[in-house]
Amino acid sequence: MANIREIAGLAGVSVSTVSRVLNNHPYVRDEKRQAVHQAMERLDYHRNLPAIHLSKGTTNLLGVVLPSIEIPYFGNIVEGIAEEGLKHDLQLVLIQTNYNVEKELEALELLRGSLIDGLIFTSRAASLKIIKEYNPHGPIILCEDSDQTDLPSVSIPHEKAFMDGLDYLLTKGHTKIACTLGRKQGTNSHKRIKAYQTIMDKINQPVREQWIFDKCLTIEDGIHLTENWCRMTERPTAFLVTNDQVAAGMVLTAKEKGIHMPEELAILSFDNQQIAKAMHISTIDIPIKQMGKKAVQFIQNTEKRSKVSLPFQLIERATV
Amino acid sequence: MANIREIAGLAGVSVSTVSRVLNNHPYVRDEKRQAVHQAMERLDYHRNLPAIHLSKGTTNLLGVVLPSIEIPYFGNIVEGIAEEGLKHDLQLVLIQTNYNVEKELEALELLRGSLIDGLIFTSRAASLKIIKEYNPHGPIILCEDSDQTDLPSVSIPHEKAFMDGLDYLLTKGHTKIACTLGRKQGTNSHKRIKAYQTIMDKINQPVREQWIFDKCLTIEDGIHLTENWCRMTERPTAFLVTNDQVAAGMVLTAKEKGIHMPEELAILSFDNQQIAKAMHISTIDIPIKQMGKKAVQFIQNTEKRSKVSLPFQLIERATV
DNA sequence: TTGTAAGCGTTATCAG
DNA sequence: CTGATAACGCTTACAA
Repeated sequence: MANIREIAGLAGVSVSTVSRVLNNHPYVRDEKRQAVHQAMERLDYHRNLPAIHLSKGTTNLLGVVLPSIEIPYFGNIVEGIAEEGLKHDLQLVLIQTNYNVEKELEALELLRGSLIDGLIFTSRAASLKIIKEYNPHGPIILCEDSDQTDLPSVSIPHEKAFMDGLDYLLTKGHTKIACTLGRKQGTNSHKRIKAYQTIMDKINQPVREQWIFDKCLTIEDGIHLTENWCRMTERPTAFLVTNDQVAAGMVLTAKEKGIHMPEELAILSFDNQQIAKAMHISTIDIPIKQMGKKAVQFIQNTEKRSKVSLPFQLIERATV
Repeated sequence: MANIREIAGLAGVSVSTVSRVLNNHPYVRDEKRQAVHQAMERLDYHRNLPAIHLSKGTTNLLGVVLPSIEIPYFGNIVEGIAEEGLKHDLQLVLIQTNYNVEKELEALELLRGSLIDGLIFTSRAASLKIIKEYNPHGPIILCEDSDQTDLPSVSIPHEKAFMDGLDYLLTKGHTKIACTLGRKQGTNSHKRIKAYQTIMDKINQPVREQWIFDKCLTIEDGIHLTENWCRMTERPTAFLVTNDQVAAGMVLTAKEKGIHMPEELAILSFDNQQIAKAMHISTIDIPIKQMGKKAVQFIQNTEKRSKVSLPFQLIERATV
C-alpha cells in the first residue's frame, strides 16, 4: 500500500504538498497538483484512515448505544441517526447492549479512546453520574425525557403523553386502567409511572401494582398479556401499553378469544408504526426518526438548547 | 490526555515496558508492572485507539452493509453479527445504503482505508466484479445464495426453498400461483424467480410477468397487494411472498375484505418472524440470525468452506 | 527482563 | 505557493 511519502517521491514534491492536494487546500500550483494526482493513480494510492484519525484527533465516527436492534423503536432511532449522519459524513458504530451496563461502559471507553467523536444513548442502564464523567471526551446525547441539563437530551414529554393517553381512556369511560412498560427502571418509564399515579389519584382509583406490567416489548409479550388478562380475577377494561408491538399481540389474541374491543378491552399504545395502522390500533405517535436526527444535530452543535422536547400525537383508531 | 511516554517517565521505565504491561505481555518484573499501573492510575491514562490501529494495522472493527435497518430481515442478520462479533471482541460499523451503490462503495473504501478489518454484505446492489476488487484489503462476506466461490457466502438455498414452497402450494391444490420479491435484481430473487419458472413449466402454467410483484417488503406493500388482487381480472389463488411482513399486510386486508383464507387466497411467506406466529401465517423459516453468525465466523476464518448453505423449514399454519 | 529506536501514515507549524 | 520537520500515540524488532 503506497503511502503519501511514495507519492511525494514519484511526483517530485514534498509530503506536505501531497497532503494539501489530498485535502483540497488552495495554494497548490496546478502542475504539481496534476503530478500528484498522476502519482496517486499510478501507485493506486488510497488514504489510511487510522493515520488520519490519529493525526487529526477526530474520526467522524459516531457511537450509538442501543439495547437491541430488533425492537422497532430503536431501529427507527438508528434510522434517523443514519439519515442525518449521512449529511454530516458520519459513520455509525453500533453498540448493542441488551441493557448490560458493562457494554455501555465499553461504548464510553470508545469515546474516551478517541475512536468515536460522540455518543448517542438511545436508552441506557448505566447511571447518569457515570456517563457524565465521560463528557469531557466528547458529546454524549440522551434519547430520554431527562430533567438534568448537563447532558443534552431529546424526547417527547412522556409524562404529558401518558397523561393524555390516560385522559383519553377516561373520556371513553374507562377507569380501571392498566399499563405496561418496557423497562421499569428507565427514565421514560418513570415518567409514565408518575403520570399513571397522578391520573389514578385524580379519579380516586388505587394504583394496583399488579396492573403495571414490566418488560413488555414484543408481540409475544402482548399475546401473553391478553392470556394473562383472561385469567385475572379483577380485570382492567383498558390498557395503555409500551408500543405497537405489544398492542398488536394483545389485539390478535383478543380477537381470537372473541373478546370485544374496545367495549370489553380497550388498548392504546405508543409509536404509531406501520403495524398499528394496518391493525387499526389507536396509538400515540412519536416522531422517532426525528429524535435520531435531533440527536445528531446536538452532536454537530447545530442544536443549542440542552433539551429538545418533540411533539407527540394521539391517533384515534379502532382499539379504544 | 496522558500518553504512554508520560507513564513511562513517571513509572521510571521505558515506553516498551509500558506497552508490554498494557498488552499483558509476560517478561515484565512485577515491581515495574506495579509502578506502571500506579502511574496510569495517577495520570488517569487511557489508550488512544486510532494510534493502536495505525500501529497494528487492524482495528477490530467490522463493517456491515445493509439496505435498511427497518426491514426486520436485515435487523436480524445484524443481531446475529453483533452476537457473534461480541465473542470476538468486534465492534460494528453500520453502513446503511438503501441499495445505493455509491454508499456500498463508501463501505468498500472503509475496508481499503483500513478502518474496518472486514465487511459483510447483508445484501448488495454493486456488481460482484467491483466488490471482488476490494478483497485484497480484507475479507468480504456475502449473505446471499451465490454461485461464485471467490467470495465466501452464507445463505439458505433459495431456489430449493422457493420450489419447496411452490410444491407445497401445489399439493394444496393451487396452480394459479403468484409471487412477490423484495428486489428483482438481487441474487436471492433471481434464484426465486428461477424456481418459479421451473415449477410453472412443470405444471404447464404460463409464467405471467404481472404475477411476479417486485419491491414488496413491508406490511404496507402487503396491504396494497391484496387491494390489488381484488381488482385483478384473472386472479391467482395463492401467493408465495417475500417475507412475513408482506404476508401480514395481505392477511389483515384479506380478513377485512372477507376474503376466505386459505380457500380463496392462500399465502405462504418467508422468514418466520414473531408476527407470522402471532398471525398464524404459514411460512418458511430462515435461520437469519445464524446467517449473521456464520458470516462473522467467515471473517474470523473459523469457517473454512467458501459457501455455507443453511437449512430452511416449512412451517404449516393457517394461511395455506 | 528491559530499553532504544524505527516505524505506522497523516497533518500542521513554520520558515522561506 | 512549497518544503522540512515535528508531532499524533502506540507497537515491535533488535540489542543488551
